[in-house]
Amino acid sequence: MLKKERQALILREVNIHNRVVLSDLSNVLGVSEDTVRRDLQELADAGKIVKVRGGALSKSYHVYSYQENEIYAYQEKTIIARKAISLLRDDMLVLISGGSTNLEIARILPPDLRVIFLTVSLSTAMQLLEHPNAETIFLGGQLSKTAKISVGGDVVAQLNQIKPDLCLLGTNALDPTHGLTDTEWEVVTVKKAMIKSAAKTVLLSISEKLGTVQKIKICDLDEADILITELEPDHSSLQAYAAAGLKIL
Amino acid sequence: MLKKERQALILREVNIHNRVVLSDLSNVLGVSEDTVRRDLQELADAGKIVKVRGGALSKSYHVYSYQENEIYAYQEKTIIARKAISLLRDDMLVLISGGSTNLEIARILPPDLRVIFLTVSLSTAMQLLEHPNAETIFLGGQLSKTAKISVGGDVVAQLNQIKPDLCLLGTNALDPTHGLTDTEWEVVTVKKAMIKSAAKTVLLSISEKLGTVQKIKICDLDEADILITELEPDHSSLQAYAAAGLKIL
DNA sequence: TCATTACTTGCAGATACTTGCAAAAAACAT
DNA sequence: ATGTTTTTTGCAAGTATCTGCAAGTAATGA
Repeated sequence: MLKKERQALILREVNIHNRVVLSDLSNVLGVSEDTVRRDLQELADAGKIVKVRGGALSKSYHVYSYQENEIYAYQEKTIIARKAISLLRDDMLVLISGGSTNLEIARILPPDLRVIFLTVSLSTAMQLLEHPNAETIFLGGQLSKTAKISVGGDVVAQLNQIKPDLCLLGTNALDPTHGLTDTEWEVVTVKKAMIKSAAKTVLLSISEKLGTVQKIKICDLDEADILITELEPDHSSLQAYAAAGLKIL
Repeated sequence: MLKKERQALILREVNIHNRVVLSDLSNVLGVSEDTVRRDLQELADAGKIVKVRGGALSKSYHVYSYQENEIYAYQEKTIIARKAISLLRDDMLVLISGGSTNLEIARILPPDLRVIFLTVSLSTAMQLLEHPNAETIFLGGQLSKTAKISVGGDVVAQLNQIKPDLCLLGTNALDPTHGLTDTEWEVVTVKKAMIKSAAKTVLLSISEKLGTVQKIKICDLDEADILITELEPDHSSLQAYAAAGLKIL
């Protein structure tokens, strides 16, 4: 069999079934695994497939890849993500909401960290799946077109039955007197349930959102435990939040 | 034998079998391999065949490598998607699996169609959210890193409690005698439950997957109801499936 | 951690290719 | 016909590529 034939067959197999296993190909094609490995490498170099350990995957698997340049205040969110990650320990059960800060957390999560994540956000889930050691559980339900998260009674009911160690909550608006607020009724309902469910709630917010108020209230500040912003913990604009009982990171 | 004769024979051989091997030609034509090599080179220079190490391939064979970069077999999948959409009616409850064909269905879904979708696939859900009138419900559970769908007992339990009108099932491998097969145990479990749950099951498959078999069985053909491929319903390669009781679209 | 599996690297034999050359064959001219 | 020119062909020597093996390394899963 000619080399090009082999590679065409491999490519075809990958495109049809989205994945191939090296040892299978070696059998089917009647050549050594080394040769197949080299073929896969060449096809991968040509950008036609994605090589993975033990085989290869079709490129279309990686459709929803992360685009870092689109994210507003990317720098700040990375700082926040790093602080949040410092709270995570192996074998924790972590409830994580949607939003770009949480997406960034999922993206820069240390590969060796072994955490079980619970999420209601499609994009966060997508990103978490890229992590080698994280287990991801999606809390299903009716999906909100705008927030792209599960909403509705089902989600709340599921949240009532679990006790996560930590809730990483992306925030929309945060104010010392008005507490945590948001724009959508359905989202607020889910966030309330998330806070109530978790042993500890961590609020993630870029400093711009401090002192802002939205129309619907989620909770007062004292119902959360930790506040993470991109600022130093002793920054003056955080004093009011510390006074409200939040631990500042 | 004259040079032109030889080259005509070679060209014919390539066009019939899509490939020729240098050493075979040398034997058949009774000339040295060097001569055949020169002939192949000339034909390749004239653009009539594609020379590869050890032989040559037909040009159409080689097209494979160049056209790729979009979704594989995009044309075929669009045809399938259109046929599948013709089955949908307002207010139906539709169970939809993952895979690029279902992604295409979600993409070209008519904007005025008012359907409730149930899905276990993150990417399908993502795409369905773009639709103005579709309601999307995600069946949550533990997420499979490879398939990017919910798997596990939770999903099966949820599927047992609903009775969708239709299940649009992307297939991995389909064969008249071996039935519907797939590569991953967890995915198979979910697909089984989907088929069992739905009133009618529609199999979506590009014709290339017909007659292929994977390692784990989902079900026999008679447990599904409709088969959609990009081919005309009366195409000869579909007869075996029609005989197995599937309605062909 | 240990065992297993996959991968990397280097190597060597096999195979295919390139180049140059000379003999053979074909084409051409006289 | 005969010689001349051009093309074709096969061979040989050197080079490049392909392939499988082996030894060592890295990653993975129990």
